[in-house]
Amino acid sequence: MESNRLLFGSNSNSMFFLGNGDNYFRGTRMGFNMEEGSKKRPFLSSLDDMLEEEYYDEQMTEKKRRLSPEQVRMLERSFEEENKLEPERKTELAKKLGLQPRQVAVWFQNRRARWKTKTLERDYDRLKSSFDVLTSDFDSIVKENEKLKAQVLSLTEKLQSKDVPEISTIGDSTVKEAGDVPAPSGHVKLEDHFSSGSGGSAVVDDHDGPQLVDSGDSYFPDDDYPHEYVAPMDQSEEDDGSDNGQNDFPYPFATTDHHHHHEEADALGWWVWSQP
DNA sequence: CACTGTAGGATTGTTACTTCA
DNA sequence: TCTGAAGTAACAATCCTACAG
Repeated sequence: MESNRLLFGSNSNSMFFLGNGDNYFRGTRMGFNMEEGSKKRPFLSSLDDMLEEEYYDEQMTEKKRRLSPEQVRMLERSFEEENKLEPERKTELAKKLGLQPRQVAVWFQNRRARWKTKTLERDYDRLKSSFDVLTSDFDSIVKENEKLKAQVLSLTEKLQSKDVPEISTIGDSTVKEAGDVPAPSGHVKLEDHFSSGSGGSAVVDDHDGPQLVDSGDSYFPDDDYPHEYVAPMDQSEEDDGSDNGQNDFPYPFATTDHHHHHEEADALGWWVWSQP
């Protein structure tokens, strides 16, 4: 145990510790010139120092610098309880372990620093894998979106090339929600299920790729309509009025982002969601 | 046996906070 | 009450050596 005290007070070249316990003053604070000492800090005390401190014996080797497993175990246990060290606890631990309070403080300091590093690494890994998942989700949804757009286009062309008698007129509200585009007269009109309540929305299954779950769902643009996919409003999504349902860029997370964000929150813990 | 990367104890400089004259 | 100096603790960065591979 005593061997752990090699550096403390034993090396006049290295550091000055005045006072007892952890109530020490570092040389710099006392106005001592530490330059010389810090340029070359001998890791171990000289033989003379060791003799002087009564630390030397036949078995004294440099190995003894490390804390013993038992000391580390107790320190770890203490750290688990509380990673900050109050003065009383420090003194008590030091006494129990046969260490200088300063050593205990340094140990806790290093332990905190290294714990923090580990935590940061873990957080990085988690964020990275979440990011990768989102990226791949995004890519597959974009692909599906392209596919669906092509499908819509070809179906529209088919419909327009046929001589289909006009069906019933869609309600105004439906048309508005689907993009606020009035159906020009003389064009084919189909019932729009997108925003007609419970049965309506096109559902994207983000596991097996987006699919139109309801076979009756369809969307078609007419000639006056920009040939961009307009994401239907999800039932659960509130329309704040800022978006008329038209997007220059089809946002592929329209029906899935809630789900993903919450998953992320679970995966990332409080950090993401506690951000203002 | 030399070399290299890593772990861990220790040091140094800085900052924030508290105390006291 | 305000203020500046000094004491103290925490932290980041770094040093330095032991040790394993």
